Amino acid sequence: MDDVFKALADASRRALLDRLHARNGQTLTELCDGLAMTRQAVTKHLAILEAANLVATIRHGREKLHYLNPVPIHEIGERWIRKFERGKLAALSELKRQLERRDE
Amino acid sequence: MDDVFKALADASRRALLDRLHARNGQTLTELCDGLAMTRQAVTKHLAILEAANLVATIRHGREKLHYLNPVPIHEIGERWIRKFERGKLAALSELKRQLERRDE
DNA sequence: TTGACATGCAACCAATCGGTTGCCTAATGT
DNA sequence: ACATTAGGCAACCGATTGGTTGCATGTCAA
Repeated sequence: MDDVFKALADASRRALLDRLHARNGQTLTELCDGLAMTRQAVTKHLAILEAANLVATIRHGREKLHYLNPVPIHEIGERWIRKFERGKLAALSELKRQLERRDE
Repeated sequence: MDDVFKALADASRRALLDRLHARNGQTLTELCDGLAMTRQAVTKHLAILEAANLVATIRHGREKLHYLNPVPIHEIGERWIRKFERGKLAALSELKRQLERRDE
């Protein structure tokens, strides 16, 4: 879980996920295309995404195809985000109340 | 948005949010209690959470009360997580199909 | 008023991060 | 066959991160 949060913390990595979301199964060089980074930098980012299980790869000859795995993202939504959405209204009204009593 | 992802990337900070989720409006020293960190470390984490707008604080005499703001978490759920959940089934079936053709 | 308590500020530190360069290996296509 | 293309590995670098220690400030209560 921590791996996933850490992997998502970087904007370049989120951009890579976006690219795969737009078109799945891209090679490394395809993913590099148009990015202001060297191929090796992208390789490192993809390795982190792979370690977090957000991306799965398949070697096909000399090419490495990258596929998005949406499961960990979904799990964060289910197991983490939702928890805070449950108490959301209560927390907000309490916060608002305290802010209004600021000058007591 | 990036601030929020970065803030959530650290387990200690997520633990602090958990604490506030369990009991809202705690002081700094209350939040420090039982943690294997100095008060100053916690202060820094809270500053990052505050900068990401995940926590709002109110000074009350010499105490500083911390309140959870669930809105940014909710926004990440809405604007980011959901995007990947939409294409989820398609992505998964495509991934599965490619994995099964691995040895062609 | 004075001591204890809650917090703030700043300097410092080692480890990690995001990125680079240089070189190497393995497929491919002509 | 051989030049080209796709990718891998490793060393290095500066910036950021997560944490510490030491000291200063403000507020409360006896």
